[in-house]
Amino acid sequence: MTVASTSRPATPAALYQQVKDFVARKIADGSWKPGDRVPSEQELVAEFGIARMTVNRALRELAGQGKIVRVAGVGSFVAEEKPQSTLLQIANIADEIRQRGHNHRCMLLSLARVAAPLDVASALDLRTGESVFAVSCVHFEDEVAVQLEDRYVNPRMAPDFIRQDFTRLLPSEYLVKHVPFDQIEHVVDAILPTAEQAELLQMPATQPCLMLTRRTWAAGTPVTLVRCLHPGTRYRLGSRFRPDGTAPRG
Amino acid sequence: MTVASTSRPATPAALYQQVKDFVARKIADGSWKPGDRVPSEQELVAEFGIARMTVNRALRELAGQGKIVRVAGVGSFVAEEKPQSTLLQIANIADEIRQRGHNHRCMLLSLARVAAPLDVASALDLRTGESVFAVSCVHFEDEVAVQLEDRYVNPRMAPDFIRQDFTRLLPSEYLVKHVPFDQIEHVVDAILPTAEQAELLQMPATQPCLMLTRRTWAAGTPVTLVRCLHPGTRYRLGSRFRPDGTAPRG
DNA sequence: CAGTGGTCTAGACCACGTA
DNA sequence: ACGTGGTCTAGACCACTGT
Repeated sequence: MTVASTSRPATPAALYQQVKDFVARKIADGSWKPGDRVPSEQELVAEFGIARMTVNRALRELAGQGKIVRVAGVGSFVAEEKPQSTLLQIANIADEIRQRGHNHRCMLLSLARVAAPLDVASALDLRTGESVFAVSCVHFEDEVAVQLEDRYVNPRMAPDFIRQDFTRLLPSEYLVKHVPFDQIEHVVDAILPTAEQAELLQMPATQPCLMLTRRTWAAGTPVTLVRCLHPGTRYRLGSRFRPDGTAPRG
Repeated sequence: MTVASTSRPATPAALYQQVKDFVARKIADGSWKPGDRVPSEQELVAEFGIARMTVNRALRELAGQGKIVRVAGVGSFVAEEKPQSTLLQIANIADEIRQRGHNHRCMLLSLARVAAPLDVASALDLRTGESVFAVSCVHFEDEVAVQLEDRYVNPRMAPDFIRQDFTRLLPSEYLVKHVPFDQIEHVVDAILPTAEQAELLQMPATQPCLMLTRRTWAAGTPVTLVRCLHPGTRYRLGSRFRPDGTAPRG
């Protein structure tokens, strides 16, 4: 009854995948912090009782995702950079602002269960009028508005979403923690804000905005649709990477 | 004399890398077209005289980049999708337009060797005033302007750039073919166009534009800086991917 | 059935940095 | 000298697909 028919496959995960998950989880839950040493290949070989080539593949792929950094002759270490660096590095605007040494504040505008409008239903693979969670908030960087966030959440994927206290935890933080996505889509537009949007962002309605529309999936099912509106003069999106999947920072 | 001190390393490329390059080049230069069968692992083992694990790694990484699609029990095939799909899928606006079934035309505005302005010199890691190639053009989709391209090219990386006939080959096409990059950076802004830009794009100067700034590197040296200005109402940027480096299309 | 890719093993040699 | 990661080998077993 819960999620789709994505039941556990009969075959257990590949060994290299188990090692990947093991290390990735240690990093995700904070057991191993940036800069910490990751067990060497030999140590993981002993721990899992498998061949070094298998461990090597796991760590090599983690390095490709930028989760760890490997130095020949020295060891492997949890990456300092933000793990999302592969693409538009906007997973968490709060962290991003704090990393710049600035103060972040989120003003909650609304949180409700609403009937999905056509575009939202379509984006989340629901029927029109089916109920979805909707949350709106404004993000401030040192008390300057930098993002107006309009988010819709698929209740089937995050039934407890609406019961959260979003004055303590951001919507995105809750979702990343409880419904980790495995696929993401970004669309970027340049638009003029509506009068209402301009007022919320404390900007003139004649100045352009960057609108980032993001959708995420977990196990093939849409989780959330979020539209982030940024004043063009106060925000830009960026990414740097290598086409071959190697870590960007070099 | 030629390029920087990036001389060829004493050690030849890894074997799996040679296989990757071999296959990637066949695809890039059109020898193998989308849907074509790629040699099986066994065939490549025989061809290169190396172990299957080595070939396997090469093909597995190519699949991760989305260049090929592998089907267990059947074989490997050149991917149908655009290979750049990992990120902002704008490597070649001409192809993109043609894929939509529309007509593409490029109007060359200027092509010259100029002294690098401060921002360009900084972006390309050159000294201010050092000479760079500069090219400007407008791209049309069914005779509607969709992109104003302002490009600067590092002469050290592409000394013959300025001698090309850009009425037959696009600047980006020449660079992709002759100076394949291995690192790329994108920055996206929302701005209002200048009067001149608005006129070139046949749009009102009060409407917002999406500006995509792209830098590419080859072997750690900057190759090109290009600023692409798009009318906000006629263009958007998008990307879809999986954080684990797997192919996006699923 | 034979061919394919997916995975795994138990060794091996190398270049590198630290001690 | 030692431990690290980077690469490579020559086998192996499996699940799957096509004939």
